[in-house]
Amino acid sequence: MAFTIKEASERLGCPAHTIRFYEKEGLLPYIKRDKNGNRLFEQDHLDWLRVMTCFRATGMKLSLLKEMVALALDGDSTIPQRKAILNQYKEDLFRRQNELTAALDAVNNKLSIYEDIVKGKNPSESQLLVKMEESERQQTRNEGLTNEAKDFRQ
Amino acid sequence: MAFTIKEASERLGCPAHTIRFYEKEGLLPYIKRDKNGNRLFEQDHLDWLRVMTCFRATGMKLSLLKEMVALALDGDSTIPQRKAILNQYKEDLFRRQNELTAALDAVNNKLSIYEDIVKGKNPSESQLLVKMEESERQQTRNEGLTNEAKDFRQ
DNA sequence: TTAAACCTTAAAGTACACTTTAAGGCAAGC
DNA sequence: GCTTGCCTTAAAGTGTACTTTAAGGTTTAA
Repeated sequence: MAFTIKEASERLGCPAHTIRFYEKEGLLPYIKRDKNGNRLFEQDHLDWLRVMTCFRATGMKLSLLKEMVALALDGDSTIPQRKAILNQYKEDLFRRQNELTAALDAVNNKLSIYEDIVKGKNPSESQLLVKMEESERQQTRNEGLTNEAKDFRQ
Repeated sequence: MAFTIKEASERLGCPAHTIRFYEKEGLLPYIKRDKNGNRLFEQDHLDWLRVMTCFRATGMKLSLLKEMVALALDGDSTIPQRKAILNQYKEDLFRRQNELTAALDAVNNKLSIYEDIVKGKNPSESQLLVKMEESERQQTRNEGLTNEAKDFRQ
């Protein structure tokens, strides 16, 4: 059983134009056509498209996906290279996880500073961005400016 | 105490050109100059640059950072808007975490398929990409082609 | 039979975030 | 004095991944 590009697009939540673009780039080999030249997608193609979408969403470049397809088309002997690519990509994913954790920490910190300001508390000197936040608040006041705040005003 | 752009660049691991670009875009307000027109970065600027770098690395757009700066410059009354932006960004970060987890699953699955192939095992039908992997392997053989594999060959 | 709704291709356009280039000024060391 | 290495600006260029446009062919329902 085969799917039209519209069905593939709907199943994957990916624009048909993008799927055509991927095929043109060689990322989707062995796609047959019907008598009118329309693409016929097998389940295998949908599976591979889903993997590509998943990898793309997490930062894998098209050029690397191309490399993997080219290697796969070259047969089992290229499995070591493909493993190397995936293991390096895995390192990338771990790095991204750390970046996300750091960003979440920074966001939560900033949110808690906002809470403190709203509650009228004095934010701790050691917190990231506190001075800038202070400066922001001082700008709207006409008295009680610190030197640091003045630094920011000019 | 103030830093030159070179010192800021070294401390942040961020090209001086990029820092200038950020300032031009209005992301770094209140930067003073020395008598020769060279930028003088305060610790506050480095802190804010570090936060921007952290947010950028996890997908926040410059336009959103610009919006946050503009709001901050407008005083405490904009804290609700800034909180809303950060809370939405937080949702974004959670979504990205899920995407990373899914990608890691897919990578590990593919790696285990490679292991199976190398060990000569038959991969399970239900695994993602198995058919494509099978097809890849079948292509290099001259006999024992399945219909599915033939589908991929033409 | 004619309009709607799909499909095709190739090529140009867009968005984003830098990155590089060009042209030149200032200051310290030889 | 002159080279080296930093700094400045404005503007053009780059890379990536689509996305849109233009021009047209086919099928289906009214």
